[in-house]
Amino acid sequence: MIIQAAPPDTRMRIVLAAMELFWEKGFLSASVADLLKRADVNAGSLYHFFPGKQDVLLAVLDLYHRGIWEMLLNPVWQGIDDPIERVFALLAKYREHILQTDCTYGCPIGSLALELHEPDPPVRELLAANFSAWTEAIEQCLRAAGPRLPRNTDRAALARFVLTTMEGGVMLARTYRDPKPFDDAVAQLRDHFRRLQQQAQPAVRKKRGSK
Amino acid sequence: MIIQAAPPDTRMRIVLAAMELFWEKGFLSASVADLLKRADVNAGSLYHFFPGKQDVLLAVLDLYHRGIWEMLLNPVWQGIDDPIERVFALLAKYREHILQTDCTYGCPIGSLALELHEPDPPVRELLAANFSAWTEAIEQCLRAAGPRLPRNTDRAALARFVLTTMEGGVMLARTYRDPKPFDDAVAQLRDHFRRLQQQAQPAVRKKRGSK
DNA sequence: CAGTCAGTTGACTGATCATTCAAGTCGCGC
DNA sequence: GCGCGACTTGAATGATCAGTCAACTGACTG
Repeated sequence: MIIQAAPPDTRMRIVLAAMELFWEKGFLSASVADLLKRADVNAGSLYHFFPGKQDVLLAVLDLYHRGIWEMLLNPVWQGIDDPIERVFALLAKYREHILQTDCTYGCPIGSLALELHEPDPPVRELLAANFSAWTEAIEQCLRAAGPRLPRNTDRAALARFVLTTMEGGVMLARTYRDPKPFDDAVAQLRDHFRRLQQQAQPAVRKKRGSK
Repeated sequence: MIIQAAPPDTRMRIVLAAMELFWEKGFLSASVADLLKRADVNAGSLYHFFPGKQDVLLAVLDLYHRGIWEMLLNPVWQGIDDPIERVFALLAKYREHILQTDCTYGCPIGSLALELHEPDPPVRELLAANFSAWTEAIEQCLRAAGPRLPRNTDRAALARFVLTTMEGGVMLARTYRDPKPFDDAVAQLRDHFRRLQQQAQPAVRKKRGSK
């Protein structure tokens, strides 16, 4: 029977510190020494759990991947049922991040994807898996939207387009130190969705008179 | 009178080598030693022209900025007059790059924008200036499209959305090692443009019966 | 020819990098 | 209370990093 009130859980402390650090400074700029200090751990401990720095990155990406619902999607979608509004609620969450970081926010996955020019295959695969988990959640929304979108809409492609818009928007917002490019991108996407919905239900009065 | 047949132009050789190297490996991963070797130059020479590595980056970004018409836009738009087709011709050019690099292509500006987490102000400003030059060229196309787009279209915002789509698409194509996400994003953008054009000219027969 | 100076040479520096390792601590089964 | 293995400690290692510098070259000027 395992009682062990609060195990130090050094490994997790390392991974969480690395999560912060890689997000703040990027993988290349974050040194192992930084990481050791932030996690309050000695070099030997780190190398007891991980063969090397890159394996810490793998653990970080794995944690993002595993936690996408619990840490990101569920909180954002709490209380929002409309599947299309869920899409834009997620984008609004990123807008929040942008504002909270004075427009220095970068999507941790996207930044790593562009920072690492020749990522080892396992790293690249985990980056891709993270993108896939994100777009699959969006795709699920788009399927739930059912006939509100044109019947022949490629919902996987549209979901990926949402990610594309988010990543591109985040990149520009950060570069310009201004949320406007992000807002504009989301507004364009909104417009696109409106037109899709109009095509799906031409000349039909709104179901609900709400608003 | 300056005759000087072919000055070695060490400075330019350094900048061009850095352009290649930063694009291939990123700014952080490209070492000064790499750069010296590729440019076939000694350390002293490099530091004679540039105070430091970052100043080489500034020169590279400046060269991209100055050369955007001559090196990118003019070649791509040669023989294409339709302003909206010019937008998609530029995107097609990026698709070519993606294919030619086995889906490892990254926009040099976008990659740097996400790689450098705390860029010195002059670097960030040059990155932004590069984006602005790109979007202003697109905006010019959109203005040239005149009444083919709805009158109240925010052409600057739409131009930025084109950049957003390109950058996001390139990021996903590279991460998935597959051009499809890029193609899908461009297809979505096409669709969006089609709808804008339909709104601008509702129920008007095509001017030309071509095709 | 003497003087000047932009440009070159390449060995060198000190900082920082990721990683290693021998020696230790601790809890637990026996 | 002994032994064992999981985990910790932190100094040490060698590689690599960006950047420095004193000596040198050669074209030009006066």
